[in-house]
Amino acid sequence: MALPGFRDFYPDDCAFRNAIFAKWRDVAQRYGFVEYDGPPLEPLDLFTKKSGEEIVTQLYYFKDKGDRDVALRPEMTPTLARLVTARHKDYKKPLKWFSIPQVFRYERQQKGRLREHYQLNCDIIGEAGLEADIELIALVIDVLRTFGLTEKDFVVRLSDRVFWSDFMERHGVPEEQRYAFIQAIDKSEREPREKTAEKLGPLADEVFSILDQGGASERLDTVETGLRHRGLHDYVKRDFTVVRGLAYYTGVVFEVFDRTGEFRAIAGGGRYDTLLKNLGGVDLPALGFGMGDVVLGEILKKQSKDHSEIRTADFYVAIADELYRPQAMALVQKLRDHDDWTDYPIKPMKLGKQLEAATERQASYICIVGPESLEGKVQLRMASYKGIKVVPIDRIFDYLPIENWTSPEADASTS
RNA sequence: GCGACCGUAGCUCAAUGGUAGAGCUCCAGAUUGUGGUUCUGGCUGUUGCGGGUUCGAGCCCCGUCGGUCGCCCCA
Repeated sequence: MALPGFRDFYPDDCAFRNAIFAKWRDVAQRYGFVEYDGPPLEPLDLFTKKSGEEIVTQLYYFKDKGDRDVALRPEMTPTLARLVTARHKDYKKPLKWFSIPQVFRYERQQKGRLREHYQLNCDIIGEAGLEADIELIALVIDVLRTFGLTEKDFVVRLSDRVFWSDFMERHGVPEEQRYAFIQAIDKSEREPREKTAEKLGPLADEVFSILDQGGASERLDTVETGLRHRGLHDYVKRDFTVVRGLAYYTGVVFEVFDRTGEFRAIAGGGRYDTLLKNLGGVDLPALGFGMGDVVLGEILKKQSKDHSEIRTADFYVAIADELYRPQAMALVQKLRDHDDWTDYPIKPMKLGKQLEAATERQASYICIVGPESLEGKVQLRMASYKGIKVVPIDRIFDYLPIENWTSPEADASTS
């Protein structure tokens, strides 16, 4: 039994997961992002520095044998910040980097939320212009499109942190109340209006008007125009309730949701221009998003969009009689050297069982090694009964693919 | 950390408080000409765990540990 909130991956699960990873990599690379990675275990203070001491309650942390306080990474950004800070001079700007870390959090699990998951992280570092925001949002859209999801399935809700900080500035909201103000907006969707109104005070009416009817943001105008040029405009919707709980976002922010509202957020991200510097690192503008495998997987499963491909066997080498096992094993080795996936009975089995095993592995071809192997020949047949032929083992590949056989049935009697 | 519901074979599920079962899977054998059938047989349970009530608990009560879904939190 796996620990609470942790998953075992049986072959089918692993194939499903790997299919997600493959598509993540494929799209990120298509956008010119390069992959990096870091350690799953980090010094505890790498995370408390960014998020404060209270985060410790949600971390897997412990003392290692050297009495160091360490934690399983709950997110990738601090690690990314360290890597970039140390060697950013080695790379031309902007950096477009992605990673697929397994990240951990210590909390009660619930739907779409376990204690570990894999998270695609894509970040652009060293570019302050909005073209970077457009590029990043286009990427998150294309990742989901690659899984066969459309604008009918999901929506990217766009917002602008600067819009709200300008708003608070203009209305004289004191510095110490601003975080609570943002939090109230963040929760406004899930709470009754009266409760939110109470938190917002005299500004409530104006805020609700903005939430309902939208507001002016040149940034979002530019981003939306840029997405329109790419033909991706139908995937986004301006929504000022999206502010992202975190304090460090500084510009355009976004969250991706499925249209049914049945699931948690699929992805989220935004611009965090001051974060690297605040972590004690290099002063570079940056933005990024994260997308986990759990919610995405739930949605794909619900839509029966299983992209996993379990590779099936190329050859199954059956042994008609144990007498011929040496010849069979020579053939197995030859096929494997030829880069074909080849399986065979690892212990003596009746021929019927062997053919059954070949069927189960969905082998494309079956070789039956029998008496003719003493003359260097083997029965070669297609798994689907379409043909059978006795061929010289040293020229076996000349007879493939089997579809080239002119009259396979006619050859069936050849021996 | 809080609340609600749920824990029976590997899986899906039965079993008035009265001897724990079925189907599927898996394994073995038979048969099918060298395949997808069909038979036959077999395996696995301290009914999550620990207490309590009772002549007797899978069933009722308490606790605990898991699971699911919410709350809190959200990287």
